[in-house]
Amino acid sequence: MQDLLFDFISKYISLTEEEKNAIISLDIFRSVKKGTTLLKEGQKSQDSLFVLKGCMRKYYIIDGEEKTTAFFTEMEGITPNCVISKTPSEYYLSCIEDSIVLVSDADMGAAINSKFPKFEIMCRILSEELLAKQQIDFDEFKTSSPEQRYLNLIDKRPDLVQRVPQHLLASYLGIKPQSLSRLRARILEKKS
Amino acid sequence: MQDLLFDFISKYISLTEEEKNAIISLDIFRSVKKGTTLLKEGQKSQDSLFVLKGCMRKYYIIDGEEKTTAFFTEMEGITPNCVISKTPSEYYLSCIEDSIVLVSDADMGAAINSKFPKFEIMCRILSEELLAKQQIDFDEFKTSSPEQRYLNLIDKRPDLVQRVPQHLLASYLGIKPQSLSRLRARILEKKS
DNA sequence: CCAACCCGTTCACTTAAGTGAAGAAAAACG
DNA sequence: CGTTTTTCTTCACTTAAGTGAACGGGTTGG
Repeated sequence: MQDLLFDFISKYISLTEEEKNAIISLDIFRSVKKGTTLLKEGQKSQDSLFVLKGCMRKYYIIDGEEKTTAFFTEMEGITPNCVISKTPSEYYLSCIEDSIVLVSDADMGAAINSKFPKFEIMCRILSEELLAKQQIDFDEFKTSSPEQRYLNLIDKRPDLVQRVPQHLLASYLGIKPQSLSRLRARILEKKS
Repeated sequence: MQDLLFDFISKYISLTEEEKNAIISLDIFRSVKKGTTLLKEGQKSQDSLFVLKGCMRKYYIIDGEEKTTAFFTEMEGITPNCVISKTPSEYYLSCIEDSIVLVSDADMGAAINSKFPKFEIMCRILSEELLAKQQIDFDEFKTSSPEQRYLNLIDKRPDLVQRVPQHLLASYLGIKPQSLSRLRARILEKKS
């Protein structure tokens, strides 16, 4: 399991055995059961997450309705906004598959960064990558219809379409489960 | 006009007179006429922009139709994705008001950063701020209807509603001008 | 084994956005 | 100043998403 992490890190920086051991000794691997809510609206959290295996969902509750805005799967990191701004969270994070995640609070992050400056570099690269990706995703979302967004999802994240329940996918696409059902039927019809 | 820039910078770092002069001597202020297209699809650009006065629009052309995804006004910076990824641009940037912008290419940025390390710090803070803001904006967009997005715009960016033509606003909200017109009429009706 | 629940789908109906056309008001321009 | 173009609105009609209800197929758990 740790190898997954080190393989990922090695794409950005190279670690010595000593550094790897230091990370392992932090004991930050957590296994999380499906259905667990890791962060609630109004809650203040210090923890950043990194998904090693499984799937997390980010959602808001607006007018009593869940609105999913993101899924996080293998090798994706989550730094909740409330960690940065130190304000209560506006959204929820919950685990939708039995998962293994890496949890680190702000102090721990600072400790690692000061001990291994390399980490700071990796974090900067990751956040630059994230910013660029985020901008593209945002523009894609803005410029497409629910149907196009669904087709796009099949293309770019086929794994999500398989592993995530339809009603959560619908919520993510910004429509109701019934509409997603219809939309899928429409697409099938077009193909034939 | 330069004071606008220095006032902005002073919110993040403090500059000596010497540093200010160094910046002025770069001669990076450009005045841009309304209607000018600063970046076209397919074009490779090295230039980052910063709006001192006026308004820029970012849009894609999809199926022959303009899809606006962002407006940039006073004190907002634009680092086109193509500058970072060094790939041809997928979108257009055009000027919708007579404007004054600050233009700097990659070399110039590197030169400033190495001469004044402070700048690097400011850039990091700015991109962190941008990433956080972007995430919130994205979630807001995903979780709201065109009508809510319009009401939100009135609330958060009343200046845009005033200065930007309706059909561009509509494009930005993801709907047709006719729909925005109807939507506005609907809102007025509700108020009374 | 059956009841309860969750999930996806379908249906009928409502509401909002898309489309195409047309007209009026305002701005731009020679 | 008048003409042209742009911009905004309105209308009638189409299409897609929202809503509420209902059904069947799968779990899950008592």
